[in-house]
Amino acid sequence: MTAKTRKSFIDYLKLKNLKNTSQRQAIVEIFCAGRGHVTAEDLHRKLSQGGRRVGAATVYRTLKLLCECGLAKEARFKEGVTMFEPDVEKAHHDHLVCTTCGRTVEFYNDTIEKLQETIARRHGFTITTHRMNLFGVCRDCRAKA
Amino acid sequence: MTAKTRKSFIDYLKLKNLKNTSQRQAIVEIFCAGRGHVTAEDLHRKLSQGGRRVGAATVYRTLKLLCECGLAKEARFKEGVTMFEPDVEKAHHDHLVCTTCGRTVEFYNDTIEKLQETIARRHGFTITTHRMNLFGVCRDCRAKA
DNA sequence: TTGGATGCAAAAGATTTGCATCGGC
DNA sequence: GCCGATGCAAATCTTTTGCATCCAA
Repeated sequence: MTAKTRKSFIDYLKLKNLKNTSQRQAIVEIFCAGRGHVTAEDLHRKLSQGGRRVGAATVYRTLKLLCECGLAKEARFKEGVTMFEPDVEKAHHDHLVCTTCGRTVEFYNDTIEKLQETIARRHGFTITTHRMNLFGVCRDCRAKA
Repeated sequence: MTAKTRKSFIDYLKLKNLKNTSQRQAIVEIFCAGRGHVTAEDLHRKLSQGGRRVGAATVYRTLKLLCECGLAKEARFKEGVTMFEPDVEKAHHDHLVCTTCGRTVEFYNDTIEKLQETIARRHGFTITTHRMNLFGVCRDCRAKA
């Protein structure tokens, strides 16, 4: 997986005549090592902690690249913070977000996907992407409350 | 409608022992006069143009109040900008957003709503709210392209 | 060699906050 | 008169950008 990710990223760089720098390698490495959602700042911190000092701007620039080539996806659960998640060979999914502990659960529902298409068509839209977040309280937090 | 909105807002203020100031009145007035989505800045500009100078901070503070009492809703279609829409006696709905011209269409689909509930329950979540945005290109923009 | 990449610091935006003053109730 | 509200400016916070320097190809 990780190896494959690294591979497709390098392919993308070549395709666009961009350079495969050590910073980009380091960022992709850390980013793909995690499974969940991270912010640009999270990554920047992890890199620093790992002794790999990279400029914050470079992290942002690289995440943008990763999104462009489809290896990362943006998700916005709350105001002012953009989260990124690795999107490697992972099917499209939506999110359930616990508003108490922040835990997220991914799910996919084919019926909903199809309905979305139908609704869009009915309104003359051609869907390119969508975002569905369900916010609520998870079992654990409900138990604690 | 507008009269009723003003009413419920005043009720809310009383309930919370907050004050019904002329600024708050002006903001609610303008906000509810429009039907679509506006940013805090939009409102601030409209007020100024109408000769009603109100501090930007007050607009933000009042919008927050309106959301608290359920008269406004937040919607985030793109990075870094929070849009607000009046939520008066209007059923819940989701959005179709044209990524080219920015036009939005509201829709409601009962089947999807029910499925969301089911999915959440299956994962042990109790949903409090959700947000579903379908992004795509509308008919007009497609024709122009 | 050369054009893209990096790091830093400054800039940009949106939103919030501190504080002195103002004004409902 | 009291306590919340306001306005302004300063502060925050995230993300972007300008620019001189650096480095992969």
